[in-house]
Amino acid sequence: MRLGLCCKFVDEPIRFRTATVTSLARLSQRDARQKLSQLCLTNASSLARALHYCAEQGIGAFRINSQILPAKTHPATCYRVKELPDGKEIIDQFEECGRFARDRDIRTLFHPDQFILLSSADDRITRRSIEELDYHAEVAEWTGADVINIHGGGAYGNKQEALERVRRNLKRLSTAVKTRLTFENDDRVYTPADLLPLCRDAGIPFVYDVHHHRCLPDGLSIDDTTQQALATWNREPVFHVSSPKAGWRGPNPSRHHDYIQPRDIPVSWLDLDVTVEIEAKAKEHALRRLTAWLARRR
DNA sequence: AGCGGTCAAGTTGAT
DNA sequence: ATCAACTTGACCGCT
Repeated sequence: MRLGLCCKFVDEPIRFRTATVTSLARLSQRDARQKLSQLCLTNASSLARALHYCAEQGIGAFRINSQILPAKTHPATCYRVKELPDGKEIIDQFEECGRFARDRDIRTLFHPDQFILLSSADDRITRRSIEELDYHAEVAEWTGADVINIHGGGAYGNKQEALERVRRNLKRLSTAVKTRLTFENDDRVYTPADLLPLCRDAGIPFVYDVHHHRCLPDGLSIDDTTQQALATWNREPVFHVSSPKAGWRGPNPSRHHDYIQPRDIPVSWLDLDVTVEIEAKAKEHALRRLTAWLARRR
């Protein structure tokens, strides 16, 4: 298993910055561009430091925050990186991150937020989502990220019709997006059983989140789902794991714990060549604790 | 420096 | 009807 750290650090002094659209809109166009340029440059350099940290700590994957280029596609602020004051330097730094990640075999991934939907019947939402996916793909090309992972979205009262819209919308995606797109089961609407057929038919890899599956079961066993998920991948598969904040019998088990309880990792995963993204609030500490547990187990 | 209100976006389900 | 949750709480204006 290759363990992956998600987006941020708790104690390690590596921070990603952003700005609100309203605060940017108050500035002159010029000042806004200047501020965005600085934020993007800072974030590119933070990404480099994050990847160096992963290399030192033996962490094999890093999920890149979707706000790495703040307010990138918002109508009030949207910009092209090339046209920012430090555009060239920003792109250079991201490309350097890509070279470093490749050299040190650190996989980079994206998980765009909940507003990115291919299942909506509202074409404005779909168009916005595609724009946002294109933005992720642009940064993915610089950094070498090979996964842009999203959920199925809403059911809108009819899951099968919603999935049919997803299927149709896939045809509208650019190659840069399509070659990286993956679908993940969520904890409210779309189970592995819902998504696996679509993934198989459309040639889209399935990211198996076992925590979500435990929160929203579908009759498939974990081992069966694991096998079916593996079969959808044409490269190293990606899985997600987390532990419930207050235990499986506590309130709202979908909330994430600070750490991963080793027993929440399916035994069948332990010897697989897969990337397991660790969704735990204690971030780098959770990775360290889990890595130590895995080493002891050998 | 520290505080509380706010932040672009969609959908769901708990309250 | 409101609100928290979601991959991630951070930003911003005020004191």
